[in-house]
Amino acid sequence: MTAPKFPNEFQRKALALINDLMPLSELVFFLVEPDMRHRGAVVYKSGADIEKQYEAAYSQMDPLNPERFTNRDDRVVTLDSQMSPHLLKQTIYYQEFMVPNNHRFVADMLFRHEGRIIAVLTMLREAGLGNYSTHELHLLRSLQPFLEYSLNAVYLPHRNDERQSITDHYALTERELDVLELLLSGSSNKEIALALGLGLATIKTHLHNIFQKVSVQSRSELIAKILPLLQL
Amino acid sequence: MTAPKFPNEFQRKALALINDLMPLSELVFFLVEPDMRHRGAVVYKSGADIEKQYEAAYSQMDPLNPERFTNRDDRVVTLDSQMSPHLLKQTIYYQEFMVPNNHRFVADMLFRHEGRIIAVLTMLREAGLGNYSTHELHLLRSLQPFLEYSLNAVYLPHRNDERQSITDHYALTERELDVLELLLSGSSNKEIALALGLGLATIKTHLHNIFQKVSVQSRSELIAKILPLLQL
DNA sequence: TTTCGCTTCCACCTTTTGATGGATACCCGA
DNA sequence: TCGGGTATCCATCAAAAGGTGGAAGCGAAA
Repeated sequence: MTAPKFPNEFQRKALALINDLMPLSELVFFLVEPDMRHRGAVVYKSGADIEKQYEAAYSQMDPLNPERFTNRDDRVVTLDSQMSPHLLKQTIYYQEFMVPNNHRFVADMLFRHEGRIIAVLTMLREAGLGNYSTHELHLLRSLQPFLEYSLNAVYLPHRNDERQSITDHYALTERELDVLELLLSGSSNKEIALALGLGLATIKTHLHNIFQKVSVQSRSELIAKILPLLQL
Repeated sequence: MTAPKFPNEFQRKALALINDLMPLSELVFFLVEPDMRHRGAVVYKSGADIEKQYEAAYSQMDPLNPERFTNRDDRVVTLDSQMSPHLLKQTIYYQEFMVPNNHRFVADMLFRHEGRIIAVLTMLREAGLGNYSTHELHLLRSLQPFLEYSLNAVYLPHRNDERQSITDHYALTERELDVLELLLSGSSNKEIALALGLGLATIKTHLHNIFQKVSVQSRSELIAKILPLLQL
């Protein structure tokens, strides 16, 4: 297949690539809003709940919080490059967030658009995997420009335009948009649930609400009604 | 925003990435038309004349000619995997094309869309650089899925003006088109049956056949796949 | 503080869709 | 005339989708 079946297939493909090139215990790819909030996190190799936990309580303490790199041009940053292991282990962030989740080594690949950080790919390793080698970091820094180009040139423009035009028409919530996006790509409820890390019941609820707001009886009718709106 | 400034910026970015990851003497990225002709070659590190020379006289002799890989699923192929060095050196292709251009080792990364090869990234090495190591080949095979995805999802849609009508793509019968038309408008099976004055079972049969021809699993996927083709 | 909207999930149920393996009839070309 | 494709229909079954009426947590706003 090739038409982007999932709107965030870009993220998952990118994560699959990185994961294929070096041993990692977990990967996360999220977009960064202008107000520095995270959005559309795609988690690889584990559940999506860690991301919630992070955003809720620990993002501000994160030594790799994207905000800290706003006025710089790093492509890839590691936890160790920001803080000595000795100091790190004394932080609440390390003890309450990293340790319980079995994270020891962290590297972030940063993606920018006109200077602003628009997305971050976080790579996590448990202690047993050892720290990132210079060779691995070089590989990551080589990959970054191409990933950034693809992200900017292709993925983001489409996605933003589409979401905007739909919210203009119907008052859908963020989550409903997430569901709708996947639905419009032809995904089944099960696939949507899987992609968003939610239960099947939740998807049905969201869909039901979407049907109401858009005034349609079925997913087919919804697709037939919305898709043409996006091609204007 | 970051709309592709140059039509083939994608190719050049991809070539820059590969070139950054391993020593190469030359790289070429070209698109492959349905009739297997090359198009839009982007050459890295040397002049474009080699490409013309190749297409004019030597493409048919090329052991790595994409045509030879049509019904396979190789991501990356090397010259050595197709022909023993001993035999290779006796070929006209080697003596008249490769030697004069100082090529000794060749690897091709193949990109497909729905099975068909749509692009090829050719990597060339002079003798001094040595052959591709298994590690390098693994790296290339890891990169291929992401590049293929980006190529399909991002780059190719821009040049998809050549979209034919649905019937050209998927030999649908007249009756199947009747059904499809109603389906694309969001109708349920019952409504389609009513509209065409047929039984529900008939509609199901037609739909089943359509699914097969178009290679989809559900009506939603079908709509999501066909509708965009109609609005170009 | 309370209310409200959003999000998540559940159980139970009906309807729709899709898969499978048939059958019959028609037409057309080899 | 015989085979192949098309079109129509059937029964049966499993899976997916959709409807209904809940519940609970949470954060923001009133």
